[in-house]
Amino acid sequence: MEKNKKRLNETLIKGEDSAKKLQALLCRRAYNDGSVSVEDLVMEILGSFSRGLSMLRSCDSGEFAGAPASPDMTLATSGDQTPEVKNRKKPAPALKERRGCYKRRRTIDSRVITSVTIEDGYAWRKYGQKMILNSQSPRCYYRCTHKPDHGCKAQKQVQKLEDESNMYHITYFGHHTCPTLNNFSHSGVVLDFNGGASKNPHSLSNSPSAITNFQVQPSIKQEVESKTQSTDVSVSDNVSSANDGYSHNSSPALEWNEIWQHNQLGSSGHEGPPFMWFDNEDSCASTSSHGYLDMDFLNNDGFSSDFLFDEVLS
DNA sequence: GTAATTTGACCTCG
DNA sequence: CGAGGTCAAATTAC
Repeated sequence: MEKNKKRLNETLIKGEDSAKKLQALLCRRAYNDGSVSVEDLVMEILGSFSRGLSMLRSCDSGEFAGAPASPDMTLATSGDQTPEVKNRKKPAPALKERRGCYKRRRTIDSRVITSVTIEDGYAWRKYGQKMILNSQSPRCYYRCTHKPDHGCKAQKQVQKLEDESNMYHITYFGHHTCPTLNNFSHSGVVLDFNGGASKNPHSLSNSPSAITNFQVQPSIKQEVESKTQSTDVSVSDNVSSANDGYSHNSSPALEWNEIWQHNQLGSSGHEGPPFMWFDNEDSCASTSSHGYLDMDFLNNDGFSSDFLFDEVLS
């Protein structure tokens, strides 16, 4: 029991710590070295308090034996239902306990892009594939390869678009917290819906088209979208100077120019430009403050989180 | 032998 | 109850 108290204490302290960091972030959005984002901190804080509360509830109900992996677990096991009853069928190995405490994804904290390639420079491990209703292509589920060693929470879902464009609808969840940056030459997963994923690590490095097709689409504020071409250069300059990890076999400056042009030309529709960015209604990207080119989804890539456009805009 | 992917079962939520 | 998300054993690739 003493151990649990200590754990609860640590959990709450962590929450407090995250709250302090968030406060600093919100004050100036200054202390952002790329290793942490507002969304991460919020999630961390909420998680800490949820876990803490769960522990307390468990304590009240006399089951303070172990902190649940998810705050909802206490709800799921509430009442007279024992874990054995809850666990239908499978006799569940003693130590492995219940299988996941799956939760439906929130659309919050998700970033959606459409791209001709699923490659984004990170190393992803596929952990599931599912046929989705009213969709011909399966949805593939990926998490960061570094989850086990660094606890990186980044995940993404990839689904091929229905049309003939061979494009992918990619939804990112969470942010990379892993310290290592993966280069194209090291992460060569190319989706092949006919025969699964290609695991040839050289597939990309040997395929210029795949590399040059790689694009990332920043969530650009609407105010920014109407800016002049002079902004173009600034964006490119910013990106190319800040970009270390994406400089392999590709030209970030050129691509950001292209991205910018795509935004200039056709951000209104979901067709036409090959690289599009959809802000989720409740995503951080659409709610960032004025004058920012919000690139939160690229956090920790070596990009800075936000590019200030104040000078350009003025 | 190790790591990544596949795939069916399991779990949660609407 | 069905759909979406995840787990983990089996399979495959390197």
